[in-house]
Amino acid sequence: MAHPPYDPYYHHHHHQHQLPPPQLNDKSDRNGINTLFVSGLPDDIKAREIHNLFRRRPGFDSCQLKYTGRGNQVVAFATFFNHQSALAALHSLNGVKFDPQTGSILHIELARSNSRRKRKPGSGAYVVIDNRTREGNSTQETSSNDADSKSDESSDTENQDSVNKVDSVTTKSGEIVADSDNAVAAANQPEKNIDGSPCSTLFIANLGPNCTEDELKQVLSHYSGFNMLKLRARGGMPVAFADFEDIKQANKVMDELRGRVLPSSDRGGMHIEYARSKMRKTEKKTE
DNA sequence: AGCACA
Repeated sequence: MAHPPYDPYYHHHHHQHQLPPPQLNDKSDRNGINTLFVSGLPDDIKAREIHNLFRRRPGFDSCQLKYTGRGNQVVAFATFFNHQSALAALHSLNGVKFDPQTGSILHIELARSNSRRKRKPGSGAYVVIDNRTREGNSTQETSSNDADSKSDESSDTENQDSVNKVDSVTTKSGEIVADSDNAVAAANQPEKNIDGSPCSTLFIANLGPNCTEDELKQVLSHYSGFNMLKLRARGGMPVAFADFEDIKQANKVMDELRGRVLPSSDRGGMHIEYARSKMRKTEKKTE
């Protein structure tokens, strides 16, 4: 238990034992993984819904839906252009209540291996792999595209008993936008809800204890559409809300600054996601 | 817990 008395991290893990050193087997080699493994999905999930869940995430590439063949279990894979984007999506969507009707909670982990399938231009943005036990139909793929998502999987099996409980997630236009049902559910749920709905205000966390409003403001001011910044302390660690004129501009900033390490940071890159609600107008008085 | 495609 001899520890350097100057160890700044001592107070954070002064348990009886130190953490074991990272192993060199394949299990701990996850820093290069840019694919997420998604479970906890309702069994009537559509590939299009998975795609809509991830398509607005910065760094998103493509996704696949897989019927495992064990019961009606469905899992999905979402691939990003880099590890950091995958992690960011993992952190903001893991534990989210996916279907307020059934209470399905998303469970997201890093995949065991990266997706090999590259999204070729002109090919589908998502894919279905059907391993359900049906002779002569062991593996079936369906691909689709953003602009042309007319695939309708509801005709390829007789196992479907219920297909009517997914309307709370997507609209007819295929966007994840909180419709009235979702809005009510979100308002009544203190927990995390589907946060795929874009907002022109960004929530920024994982800031160092010495991060200042000026430091952040200087970085943000390089982007067009930046409106204003508010820095708040939560239990000692600051978080920030950055407001932009436009969702597109907020998206760009999210893309560029996600994971960016500020000089003041002692804990890695910034964690950025859409704020739950748009920043209100500036008041003369601050609390 | 359940991790495919090449």
